[in-house]
Amino acid sequence: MNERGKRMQAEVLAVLRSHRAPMSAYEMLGCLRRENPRLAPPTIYRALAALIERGIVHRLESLNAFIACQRDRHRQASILSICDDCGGVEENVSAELLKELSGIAGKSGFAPARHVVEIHGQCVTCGAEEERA
Amino acid sequence: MNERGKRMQAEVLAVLRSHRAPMSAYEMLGCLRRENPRLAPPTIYRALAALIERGIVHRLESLNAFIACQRDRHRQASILSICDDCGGVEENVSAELLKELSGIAGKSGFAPARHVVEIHGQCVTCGAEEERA
DNA sequence: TGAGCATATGTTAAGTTATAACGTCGCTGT
DNA sequence: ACAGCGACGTTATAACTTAACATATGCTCA
Repeated sequence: MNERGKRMQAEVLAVLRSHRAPMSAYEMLGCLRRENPRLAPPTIYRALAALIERGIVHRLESLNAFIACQRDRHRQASILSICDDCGGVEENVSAELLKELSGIAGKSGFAPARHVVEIHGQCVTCGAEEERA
Repeated sequence: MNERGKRMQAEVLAVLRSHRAPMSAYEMLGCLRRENPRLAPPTIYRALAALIERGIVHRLESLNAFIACQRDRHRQASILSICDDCGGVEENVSAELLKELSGIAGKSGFAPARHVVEIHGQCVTCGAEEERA
């Protein structure tokens, strides 16, 4: 990767970090086009691919969207809790659970390479709001 | 749901069952159009939604594809092991693991409603083939 | 058995997400 | 300075999904 590549990635990351909820690639594109109207989807997707590779951004498979990593650099897959009401995402890590997961898949000789663990539900804030209603 | 609805769902399910690997909605559409050329995407998606609701079909979020359930009727989420080489999918169930997962997410008060657990990797058959090479 | 209603489908259209292909430009190292 | 690599810019299109509304089916109840 060269200097130019890093710049693009940094811009994409900055946009992602400025939102608390996940963003789709096209939402990011919309933001970044305000600065640079000629920006096209492949540029975004390329930057995202690099950021995901580096573990700085996570892809939410069940949402087709992306979030900036909320934790310290970790090479392990995250456990992502997604609030279906407010869109917020909480990120957890558990080497333990991933190991068990690999164990279950591995019973038949399957060799795990990448884990996708996402939980949809309601966050504590939205739950409390509903309570009051 | 009426009789007609069941027919459409049965046809979609039959196509899915006739493949060992996951299919995208458009692959199914292609198959079913041989019988009924006027079939359109919404019909497929509607049938899939009903089948998923009934737990007979699972959606692979990380692949945007679908498979017929390989196990007895189960209301719990599956653990899906996806071979990136041959496309095969193995389905496992573990109430235990799901409970732990809910525990992790629940620490902050998050109320889980739906689990997505997918593991990419290499199945035993493809692993053995690579060995021989 | 037939009118009326609920529900699913048919159809058109468009919205959203993602990538292929290829030319160009900037960066890096010598 | 310049060669070569790698990322970007650009165009185009592929792939996935849903909205909206008209139509038809089949179920229910009189």
